[in-house]
Amino acid sequence: MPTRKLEKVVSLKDIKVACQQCSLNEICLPVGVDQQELDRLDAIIDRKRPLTRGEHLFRVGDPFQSLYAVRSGSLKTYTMSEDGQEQVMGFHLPGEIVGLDAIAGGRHPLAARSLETTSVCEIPFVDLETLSAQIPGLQHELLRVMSQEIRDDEQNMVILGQKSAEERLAAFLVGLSNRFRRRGFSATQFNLSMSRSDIGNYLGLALETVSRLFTRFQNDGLLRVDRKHIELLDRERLCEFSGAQCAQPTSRSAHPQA
Amino acid sequence: MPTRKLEKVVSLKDIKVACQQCSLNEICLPVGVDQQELDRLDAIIDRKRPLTRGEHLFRVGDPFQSLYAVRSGSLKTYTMSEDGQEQVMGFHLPGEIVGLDAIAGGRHPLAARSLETTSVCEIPFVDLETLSAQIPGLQHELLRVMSQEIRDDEQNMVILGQKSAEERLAAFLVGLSNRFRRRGFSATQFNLSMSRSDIGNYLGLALETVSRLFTRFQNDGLLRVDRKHIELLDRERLCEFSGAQCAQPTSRSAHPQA
DNA sequence: CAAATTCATTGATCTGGATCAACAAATACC
DNA sequence: GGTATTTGTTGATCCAGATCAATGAATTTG
Repeated sequence: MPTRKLEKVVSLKDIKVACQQCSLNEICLPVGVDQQELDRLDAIIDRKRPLTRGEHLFRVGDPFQSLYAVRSGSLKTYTMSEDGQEQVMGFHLPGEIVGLDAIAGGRHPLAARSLETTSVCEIPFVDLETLSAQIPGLQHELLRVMSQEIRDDEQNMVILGQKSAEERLAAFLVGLSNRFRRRGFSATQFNLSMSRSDIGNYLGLALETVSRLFTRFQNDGLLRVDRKHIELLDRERLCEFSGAQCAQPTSRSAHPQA
Repeated sequence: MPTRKLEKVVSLKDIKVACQQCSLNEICLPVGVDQQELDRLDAIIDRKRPLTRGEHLFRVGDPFQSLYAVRSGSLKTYTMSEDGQEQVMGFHLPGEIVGLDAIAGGRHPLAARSLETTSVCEIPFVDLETLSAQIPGLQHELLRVMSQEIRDDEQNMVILGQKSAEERLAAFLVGLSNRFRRRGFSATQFNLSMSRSDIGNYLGLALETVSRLFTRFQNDGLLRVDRKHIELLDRERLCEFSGAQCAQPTSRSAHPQA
């Protein structure tokens, strides 16, 4: 891979994928936006060269210019505490928006780094704001996405504040499963693009605990693990294990509420 | 206090406090909104009869109609897990907005209950949305507030996921102190309107642990506690204890970024 | 204003999960 | 293709903080 620096050359012509043909347009921003409006949104969005594994999309303190929508692959967001201790804040799958936490401060409070080859859409925020004022559906959608993020973070606070190690990992896996399903992937079989250490860090557990729990869940017949690959054998029971409201229907429902 | 039930009578005439004369207008929504626009915002806002201690502003599952801005007093938001176990999600002080997590689902995922006599402004969301599309500054402000909430929730996730009991409580107190200061109250002396149990629940600690830590902090000369009343004697050191970035200036800075 | 209830403090004990440690399996690197 | 490095698994030990328990304020209630 010698052609690493040719960003603009690649992005402008070759990757001419518009929002309307993007398989994520049901999940990403443009819900409730009509064709013509979609074109206008599309026009402000920049599709960048894919990130290779480990590459940063942005770093802590970078000035906030744009939101990013994951098109394929995955990202993790994280900070370092004073002592250089990494804290993983989230994982981001296709159709999810990254950077919403930077609007208030004008700088990214977290870094975002790709966990595998990952492509994103860059959405310049000033343009998005302008467009939002003109397209009511878009404004509403933006508010909805932000509200959902707040909601999700609250859920995570419950998990971190009250749940046992077992419940945390179960909830994490069920959550991932739901997110995969929503975007048309298998809900019972997927790859973990993040390491055990990332999972542990995210869940507030030691990586050894995560590893032990995977083994235990496997012995209990709840799932099968092989390295990065996960197969959920008993999603039902895993849900119960997570001690949470898992009344997620099997079909793709838009936005289930608590 | 015999006149408890006269909601409408009181709210319409007597409590005619407009946004522009509200002491919170620098903190609450209307930053970057000019006088005329403020009048329009003011027009949609409903000032309700104060809530007495323990009263609910809304409950889990209530249809989402409005956001609420706390004018005086304080609220806690919480859910119940399956087993009837309460989970405190947050405390809300004057100038803070409640209900942002309900936009996405159309229903309140949390209940909000007053911790003391508390008055709020009700902001009907459809009106706010309409107005936001017309007043760019307001739209931006709304997005900023939501972004800040996401940011704050992320901070809380770090606290719950990685910090020791001592660090959690220290961070909590410093955080409260900062919030009080921002709205013109003393940063070193304030009342905790919530119980030890609420604090513990919120921080993912047993209430006994919270109590012990208060005693310890007091013995260490960090603060003085008397029942609900707190006096921070060594804010500096408490900051360090919290193991967090506490470079909060003493002056009122608008929106410090990490 | 006395009884009941809630809330806070402090002590004693127990345990889930962290930490330390050693090794195995993948993957990257030269 | 062989060495180095990262990543994952498993075992042994330890401790921060939960839980259990008892007592003492405050606050509420009738």
